[in-house]
Amino acid sequence: MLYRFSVLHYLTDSLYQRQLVQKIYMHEIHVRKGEIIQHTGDLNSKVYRVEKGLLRSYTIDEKGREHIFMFGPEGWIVADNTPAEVPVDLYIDALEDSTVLVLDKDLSRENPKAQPLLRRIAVLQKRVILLMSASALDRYEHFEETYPDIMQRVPQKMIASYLGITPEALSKVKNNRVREQ
Amino acid sequence: MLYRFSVLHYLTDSLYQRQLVQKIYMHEIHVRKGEIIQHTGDLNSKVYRVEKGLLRSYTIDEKGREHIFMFGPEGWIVADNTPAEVPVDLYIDALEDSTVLVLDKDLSRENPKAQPLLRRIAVLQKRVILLMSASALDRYEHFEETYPDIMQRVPQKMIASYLGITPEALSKVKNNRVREQ
DNA sequence: TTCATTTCTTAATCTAGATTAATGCCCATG
DNA sequence: CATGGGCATTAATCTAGATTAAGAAATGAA
Repeated sequence: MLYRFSVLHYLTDSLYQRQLVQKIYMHEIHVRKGEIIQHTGDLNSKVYRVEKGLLRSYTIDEKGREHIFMFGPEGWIVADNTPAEVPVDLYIDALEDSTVLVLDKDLSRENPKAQPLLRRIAVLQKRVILLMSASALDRYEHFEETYPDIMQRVPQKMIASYLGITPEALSKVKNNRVREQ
Repeated sequence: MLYRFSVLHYLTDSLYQRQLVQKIYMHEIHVRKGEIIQHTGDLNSKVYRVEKGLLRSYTIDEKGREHIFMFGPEGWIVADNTPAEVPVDLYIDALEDSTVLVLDKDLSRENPKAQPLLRRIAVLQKRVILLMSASALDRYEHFEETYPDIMQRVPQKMIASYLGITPEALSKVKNNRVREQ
């Protein structure tokens, strides 16, 4: 009963209607405090539903500093919100001995209507991580790569505002980059 | 045909299946560059799909500084990702003359399976805004209010890591608060 | 074309928070 | 019950980016 409830939570309408419930790969695991269940760079990552205990997802930046993306207490979903085929950005470990339901990430991707929402979550995850761990220049360069079209269409001070810095700081940072090349 | 396509994008399966398409409130508007179509504090906010042009959503903090939450070029959805009954945090205006499809926010809430995703997006929106505009102390106090349970269960250095500051900075900031009370 | 407004840049100064380092505390484990 | 490793705190110093203030360049409207 527990399993059925939890799985349904992730099912797409169409899957459910086709009665494919029983084919879904899913299992429960027990994780000891401190155990890492997902490493940065892992492929084929899963979605974790915390039944009991406390998980955390986090990145480690190039200077070795940890940045926690989220805490996952009972009832929460913890996952790296990036497409299933892409290596994950996040570590996931247990802050307390935990019981966790492991679900296939592709499952949550089956519903085409969920796609735009999942994409938006992925973008926001990246943005939070960059705001916590990257310098103004790093964030600027990430923006350049990700939204070249927007760069052409808005004044620089708005890019600065999006990046969370002042126009003056952006101007300075871009110039230093040029000089040091 | 355009309308039909766009609306379907937002429909839940059940609504679609019940052939309720025609009942949905939705219309297209033209927005001149600089026009504001949503103000902070508005209730009953809408979801905007950009057909042509460029929208932007942003906050203004208590010091009067603008912080852009997102740019919305053609094909993008722009909205304040908070529950429909709550006053919005974001202004939305046009950076270029634009054509925009206005949809009722409740529509995107009809599908119960989308709820956890929408909640997560709301949380991430708040976090991005706080990282861009609030001090370490503000972010700490917001965390205290929002996750009192987590506060009890993890060491302070992890709260610091979630807030994007060092444990030393958090310790200092908390002490200053106490002294100034 | 002209004038006004907005945007970008540079420079000087300031500050929130980072870094580094030392100290004491709290426990968990032997 | 001691002891050693994580944790919190304090303090001194450093720095990325904020603030303030001009100018210069670009844009736009009349």
